[in-house]
Amino acid sequence: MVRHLQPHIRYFIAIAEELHFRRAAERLHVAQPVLSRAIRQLEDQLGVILLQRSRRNVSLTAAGSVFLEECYLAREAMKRAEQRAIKANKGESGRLIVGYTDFAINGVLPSILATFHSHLAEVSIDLVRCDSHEQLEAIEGGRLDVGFLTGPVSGAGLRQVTVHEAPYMAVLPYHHPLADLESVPLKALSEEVFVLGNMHTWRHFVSQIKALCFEAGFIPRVVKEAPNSDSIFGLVAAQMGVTIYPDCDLNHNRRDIILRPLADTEAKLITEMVWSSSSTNPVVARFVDVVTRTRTNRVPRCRQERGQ
Amino acid sequence: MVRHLQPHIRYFIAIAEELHFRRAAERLHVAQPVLSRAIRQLEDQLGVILLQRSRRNVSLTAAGSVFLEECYLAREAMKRAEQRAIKANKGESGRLIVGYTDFAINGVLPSILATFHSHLAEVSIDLVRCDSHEQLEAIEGGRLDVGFLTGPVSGAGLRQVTVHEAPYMAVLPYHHPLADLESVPLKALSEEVFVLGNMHTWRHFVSQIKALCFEAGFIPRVVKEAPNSDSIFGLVAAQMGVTIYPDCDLNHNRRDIILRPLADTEAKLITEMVWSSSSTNPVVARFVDVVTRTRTNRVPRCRQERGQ
DNA sequence: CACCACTGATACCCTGAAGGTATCAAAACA
DNA sequence: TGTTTTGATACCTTCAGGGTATCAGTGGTG
Repeated sequence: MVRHLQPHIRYFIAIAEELHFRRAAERLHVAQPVLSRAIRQLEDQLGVILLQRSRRNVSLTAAGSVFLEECYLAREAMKRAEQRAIKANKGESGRLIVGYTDFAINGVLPSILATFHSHLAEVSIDLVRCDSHEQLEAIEGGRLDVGFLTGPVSGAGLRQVTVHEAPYMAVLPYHHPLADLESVPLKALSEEVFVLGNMHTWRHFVSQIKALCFEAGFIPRVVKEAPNSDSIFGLVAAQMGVTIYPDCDLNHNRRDIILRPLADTEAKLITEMVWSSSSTNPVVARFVDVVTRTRTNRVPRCRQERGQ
Repeated sequence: MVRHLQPHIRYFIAIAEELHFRRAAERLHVAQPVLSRAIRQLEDQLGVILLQRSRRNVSLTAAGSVFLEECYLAREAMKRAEQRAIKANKGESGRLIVGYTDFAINGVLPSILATFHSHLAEVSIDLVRCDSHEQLEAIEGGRLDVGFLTGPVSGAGLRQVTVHEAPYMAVLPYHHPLADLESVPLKALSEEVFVLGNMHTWRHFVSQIKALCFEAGFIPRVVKEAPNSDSIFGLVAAQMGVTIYPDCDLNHNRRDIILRPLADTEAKLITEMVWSSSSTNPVVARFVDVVTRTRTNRVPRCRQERGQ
C-alpha cells in the first residue's frame, strides 16, 4: 500500500487508536521519539492540541476526536483514489463514451451493453446518438471511445469488429401487390418509387441502398426523404412509396407495412463496432474484449406474416 | 494552509490542471525537474501511467483522470479535517452531551438549545434524559458535558448558572375547596394528603417539597408516589390528593386540575446549568457563554383561571 | 520511604528523500 | 538551419524525518 498521506497523519491515527506512544511506535515500526515530535509538529501547524498527555495517560481532546474522524475519511479517500486509478488502468473502472446509430440501438447494442455492465459494473458508459460518419470522425479525433455504426468502414488507425449483419428487406405498403410474394426480387422494385432516409444523417445507409439498386440494374426513384425510421415507415404505410430496410426489431412492431426478404441479393446491412487502434483508454480494450468474447448470442427473431 | 497530503499528490493535481510541467512548477514554486521526478515516482508506486507526455504535449490518461477526481476528494477531506479540528478547538464544532430533567425539558431548555443551535449550527448536541443526581455524577465522571438539573447544587469542581426559577404552586383537584382562594397558604395543605414523585427519580425535587412543608410546620402525608409528571397530575385530577409543583408550561395544558400560587413562601424550584470546571471540551465553554449571554429572554406565561 | 518500572519529552546525530542547478534531446516553428 | 520550448536527466545540496541515549515525572511495591 502506497502512503500518500503525510506521515504525521498516519502517526496521529495510530497514537489516537493506541492511546499509547510506545505501542503506536511499535505498530508503526518507528522509534517512539519520532511520534512525540510528529504530534507536536502537527499540533503546532494546526494550532490545536489533539492529544492530552500526562506522564501516565494519553487521551484525545475534543478537537482530537473530531480530527481523528476526519482523518479516517481522508485516508479512505486516498486509498480509494489509488484503487480506482489502478482499476482504471486495468480497464475495470472509468468512463467510456460510446456512439451508436438507430440501427445499433434497435439491434444488438442493448444486449451488448447489458452484458458488459454485468461484467464490469464500475465502468460508467456515456451513450451518444451519432450518425455513422460523425462517429468515425469522433473516434479518430479521440472524442469517442467506441462507435457502433453502419459499415463497411475503412480508415487508417481504426479497428473494427462486425457485431451484426441484417439482411435487407423490402418494405411495402400493406396492400401492395408484391406483398403476395414470399420474397421480392430486387428488380421487381425498379418501377417503384422510393422513400429513403435523407442524405445528411443516413449517408452511409442510403448510399448502400443506391449501390444495391445500381447493381440490380436500376436507379431508384426517390420521391421522399425522411429524417428518421418512423417517418420512413409512416410514409410507406401512407402508400407514398416502398423502401429497403435492414431486418431489425424495429420493423416488426408495425401492422400497416409488410416486410419481405429480397430474393436476388445477399447484401446485408453491417453494424460494426469501431475503435481507434491508438486509443489509450484501457477500458476500450476491455470493452472490446468482453464484446468479442460474448458476441455469439444473437437474438432469434420470428418471421412476420400478413393477415393476422 | 497546512499541507497534509504527500507533495506528490499536490504536484500531480497542479500538473493535471495546467497540463504543463513548467507552468505547474511556477505555480507550486518549485523547480520543474522536481515535478518530472515526483510524477515518475508516483506512477512507479501506483504501477499506473497517469500523464501521457510527449515532448510537446501533456495529457491525462484515463486512469489519470480518475485519479485526479479522487485526489480532489481526498484533498477536500483533508482540508475539512483541518478546519473541523480548528473549529472544534474554538468550540465552534464538535459534539456536546447534554443532560436534562423533566423540569428542564418542559421549561427553558428548548429555547436555550434553539438559541445555541442558531449560534453554532456545527455543534451536534446529544440530549440525555437523566435525573439530577445522576447528572451530577456523570458530569464529575466526564460522561456528561453539561447538565440541566434541579438545584441547589454543591460540589467541588462544578460550575453552575441558574437558568430558571419557578415558584412553587399548589396543584389541586378541580373541585377542591382551596381552589376558591387567589393563593393558597402552605399551612392550609397540612391536613391534605399528597401525591408526590417517587424518591428514585425525583430525589432532589421531593426532598425540597418535604423541606418546604417542614418549615411550614408539618410533615406531608404522602399517599401515592408516581414516576412522572403526567401520573402526578392524573392522580391529583382523580382526587387522590394534592401536590406542590413548580410553575412551568406543562401545568397549563390540563383542564382537570387547578394551580394556585403558594401564599406564604418565596421558595422556588431552581434549574441550574452545571458543568465541570475541569472540562477540556471547548464546546462547553462556548455553550455556557452563549447561554449566559442570552439567558434574559424568558417566555412570558399567563395565569390560568378556573371555569373558562 | 527507597526503589523500580514505565511513561512521554528532550537533545543530539545521521541519512536520504526532496529540492535546486545545469544541461540534454526532441519537437515545433520561423 | 537555427531558435525556442518542452519534459527528462545528472548531479549536488539541504533539511525533514528517523535513530540513540537519556531525562524527568508517576505510580506501584516491598
